[in-house]
Amino acid sequence: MTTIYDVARRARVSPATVSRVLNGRASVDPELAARVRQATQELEYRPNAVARSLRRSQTSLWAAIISDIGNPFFTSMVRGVEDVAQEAGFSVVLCNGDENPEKEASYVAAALAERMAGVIISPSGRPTLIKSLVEAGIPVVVIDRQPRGIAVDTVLVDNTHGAELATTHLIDNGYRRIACITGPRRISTAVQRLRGYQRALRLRDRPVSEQLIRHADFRKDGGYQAMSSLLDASEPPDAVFVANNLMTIGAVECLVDRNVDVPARCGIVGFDEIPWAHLVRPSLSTVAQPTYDLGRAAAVMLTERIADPAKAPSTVVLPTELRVRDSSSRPAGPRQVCSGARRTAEDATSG
Amino acid sequence: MTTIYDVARRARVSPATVSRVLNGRASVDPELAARVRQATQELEYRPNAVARSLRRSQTSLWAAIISDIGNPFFTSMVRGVEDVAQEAGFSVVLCNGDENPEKEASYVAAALAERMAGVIISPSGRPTLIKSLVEAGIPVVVIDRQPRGIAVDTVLVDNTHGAELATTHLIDNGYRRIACITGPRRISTAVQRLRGYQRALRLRDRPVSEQLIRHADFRKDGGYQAMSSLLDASEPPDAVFVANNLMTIGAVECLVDRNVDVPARCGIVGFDEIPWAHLVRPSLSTVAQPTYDLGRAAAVMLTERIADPAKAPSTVVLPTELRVRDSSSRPAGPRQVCSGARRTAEDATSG
DNA sequence: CTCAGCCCGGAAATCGATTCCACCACGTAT
DNA sequence: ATACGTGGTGGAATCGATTTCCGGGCTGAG
Repeated sequence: MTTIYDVARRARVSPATVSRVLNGRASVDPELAARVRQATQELEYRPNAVARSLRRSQTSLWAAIISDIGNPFFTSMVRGVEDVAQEAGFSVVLCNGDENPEKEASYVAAALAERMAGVIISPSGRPTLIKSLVEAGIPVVVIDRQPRGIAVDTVLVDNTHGAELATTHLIDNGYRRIACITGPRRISTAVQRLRGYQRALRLRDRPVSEQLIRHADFRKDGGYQAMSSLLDASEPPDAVFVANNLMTIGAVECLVDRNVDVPARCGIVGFDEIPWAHLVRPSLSTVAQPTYDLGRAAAVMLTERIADPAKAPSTVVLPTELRVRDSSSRPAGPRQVCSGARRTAEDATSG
Repeated sequence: MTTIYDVARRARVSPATVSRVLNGRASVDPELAARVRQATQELEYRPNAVARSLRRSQTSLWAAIISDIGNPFFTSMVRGVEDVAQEAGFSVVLCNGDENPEKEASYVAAALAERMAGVIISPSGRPTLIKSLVEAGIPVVVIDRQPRGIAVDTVLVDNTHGAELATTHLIDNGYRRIACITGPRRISTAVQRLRGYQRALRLRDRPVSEQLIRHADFRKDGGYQAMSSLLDASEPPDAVFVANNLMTIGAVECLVDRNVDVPARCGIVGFDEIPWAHLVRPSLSTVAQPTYDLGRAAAVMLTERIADPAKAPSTVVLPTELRVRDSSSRPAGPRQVCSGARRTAEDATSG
């Protein structure tokens, strides 16, 4: 592997000058610069980024540690992060925490050891991890999930409101026993979406029953089992609000397997958009999040934090939007479907 | 940030001894080792991976440069890569080439500059990039797509055979004008899947017409437009084989939008499995690939290549499997569907 | 009792790029 | 004409961990 010394020798200058030419940090005699550039080309010299990082004690890499790479919600978010990073001259490396605190910890350790320039993380484990990043002085932005007890830049969506919208929509469409399948108690989105569901019921004077609430794991199979257990209960629900996309898929699968007619015998609304939700029959009503913008916002915050490590941490909350489709409206009921669907279409074109 | 010298001072030993204890490379007096370990804990010392990489001139990072992070096919593959990497003590950083040769080039440059321990890549651009990795001595495994003119470890699936199966299945179900929507000409999978389609037609003495072939971009919108253009032709097809998952979604969307009844008026089979393909109505017949195993196989090859950089490059080809569902069988036609499905099940267990 | 051999720990070189510092040449001001 | 910037260049220190090399101490055999 050719080094800066090889280039220097060939261009008959010192390594210092080569470095200056390549980084454009100081002015160099045009003739020398030309010699350096030619030598660089001839030798196909590529600066060793490891050595550079060591000397500068900073890299140009960001780590995006996301909770589940199989979840389209996160992949769409990453796109937003990447686009901003590229403009700012950073490369993004993706790490798949996989909803597994151990894996997540190992990636945080890697980010720490590699002295990454910044980290965007949607934590699935303990907040200790994030604290260790902050204490090491690595700029961090938390995305999607709120960490407890740490002041750190955060980008969230309005989970409570979105869940409330979805639940209210089910109530208004005549469903009476509305269940909720939410995620693990340790994850803020699971808690907030459950809270929104409960709030909606209370505001319309409906009873809130623990029997209609299930905590699953934000995965497909978890959603399937939770739905199954709801249907097996002595008084099964006639509608369900599911707190993320993969569990919604699982719940629908369960309903299909058991020949429960959707939306006639059981309505369903899911949180998170689902790719090709409109192709599934019945098409699925969802609470959509601005995933791409979520990623962009986090990346912008990260660049700001890198520019000014001392600034006070801030939190951005982005809005959610109910997309009404077929899975949440009883065919017999009043045709609020149409007006809802039309509203959604408008939103889609305007947003 | 605490360094190895801080630890050494606190443990009253030399930095060399600290290194020896932490890496377990040489025997150290148990008492000194204990002091070192305690000092490490007390100072929360984390070795600087950058400095280590520089000295050892090797990292413990793999780059997985995949062509589209939004495609579930690739994300599932990455899981396989990660699991093997973790066992072998490597961390995987994901890079999203995004079917964009420029982005891809920038990630390859980063992998080179960072002296990554290995690269797994599904190339969307020119083979020059891969060549530059090989020439720099970085272990590389190419996955999913065959590079031209370079001897390099490769993991593929049997694209031609899968496409042939799918097309034959459509023929046997009584479809007569079968179209094909494939990908860009520069990508091997697009070419091979087209070839399989053509081969199936020839083997059953069907005419192969250029008018029924479309080259799109492996994305959803491309599939939509290609389908649209096929339907607008003077003699539209009565079935279509689509060469990847996202384009299949697009094609189905188009058929739905135009009220073309699937599978009665137009049958469809897609290449690549689609998550929740069974929930879409009609459920989609697909050619499934062992995506997870594809990733595993590539990762195993990479570890072997790292262990023995001199060994001759090899190519592994994994089998595909036709999954017959509702989108490819005319309700009126003879029920060859079942036999097809049964045959598939056998393939699955034997393969 | 002596000497070879082994083991362990420390000093110092090393990886490759950056950057501080010293130096030189040239131009301008006094 | 001399002194004093100024801008460009090279030598050498630096980043932090690893690893080679060497010396000192200990053990066992002759």
